[in-house]
Amino acid sequence: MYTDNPSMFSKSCEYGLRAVIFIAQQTTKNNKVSLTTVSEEIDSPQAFTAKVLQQLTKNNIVKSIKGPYGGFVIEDHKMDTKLSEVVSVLDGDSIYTGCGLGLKQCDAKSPCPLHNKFVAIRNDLRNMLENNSLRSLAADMNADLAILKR
Amino acid sequence: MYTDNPSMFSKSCEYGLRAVIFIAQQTTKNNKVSLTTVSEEIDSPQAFTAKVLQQLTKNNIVKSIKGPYGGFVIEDHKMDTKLSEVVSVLDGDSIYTGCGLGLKQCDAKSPCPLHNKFVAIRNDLRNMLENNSLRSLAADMNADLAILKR
DNA sequence: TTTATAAAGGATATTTTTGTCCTTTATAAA
DNA sequence: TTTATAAAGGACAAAAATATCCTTTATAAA
Repeated sequence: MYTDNPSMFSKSCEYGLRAVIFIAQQTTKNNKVSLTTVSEEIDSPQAFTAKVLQQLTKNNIVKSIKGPYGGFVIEDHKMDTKLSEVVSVLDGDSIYTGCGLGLKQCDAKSPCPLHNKFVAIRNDLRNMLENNSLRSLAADMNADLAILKR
Repeated sequence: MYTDNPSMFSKSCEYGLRAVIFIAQQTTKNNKVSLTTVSEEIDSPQAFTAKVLQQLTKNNIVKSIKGPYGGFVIEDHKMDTKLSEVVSVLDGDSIYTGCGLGLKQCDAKSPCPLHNKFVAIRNDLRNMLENNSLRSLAADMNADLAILKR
């Protein structure tokens, strides 16, 4: 019925989050990083990660520089980007807005059997993604409070 | 990048949850329900729903009766089945156990940047699925506190 | 200005999930 | 015992997600 992970986020989103957090951390050290470095350091498929970074570049979350000595950086004012914005670009917002049982119409007025029980979970998730910025996570990494590889 | 819903559960699991809740509610009214009825009432693809119900039958969550006047029921002692058991059969338990960023190894000792922030959300989700049984949800439906269609 | 480098973009391939169709098996009722 | 009915099961199809490859574009440095 299932092969591995019906996870919270899609693979695109997982790679995207890992990538921006890594790039953010490197940016705090004034390092510009290439696609090759990113995919090695976050252990993700390179060409696929390129596509994800293209999306994030188009949406002005990361900045890309072409040519020799090029790579990816996150500009200082973009370090305040919330995780929710990254997720929104890559997975949309159905994690917050969608019905847990997949009903098209499901709200407080005509709720599915799980609607009210999902409210707290969804709010927790939203708050978590809105209260964590690339800057704060990069700081956690720099303080060795977290790792991205493995 | 995405077409519709990176939802909490797979489609199989959404249909499965809707189906067992519906069957549970009908069981409280002493109704045995056919696949056709189930898929009509929960608005799901019939043949696909059949496969999902087969899984749940194999795992002894629903009881199926073949032949004329056959259909699906949930035996009384199975009405205390927790949603977590249904989810476990259809999607596995990676929603609880897996890393939010998709890392293979991620735990309190070497946490990804989101690990600790995910703990609360995951626990909420687990508690919700463990504290709701088919019996309690069927009761909600009978009390018109919830609907499954649309 | 040429060259080398690195991201962008387009086309295509693979895998997984979702979905259908048809035959087989079990069983209740005539 | 025959017949009709409904689930089980196997094979297959379509769609979506994941992943790769190759060409084009931009650019920094020689």
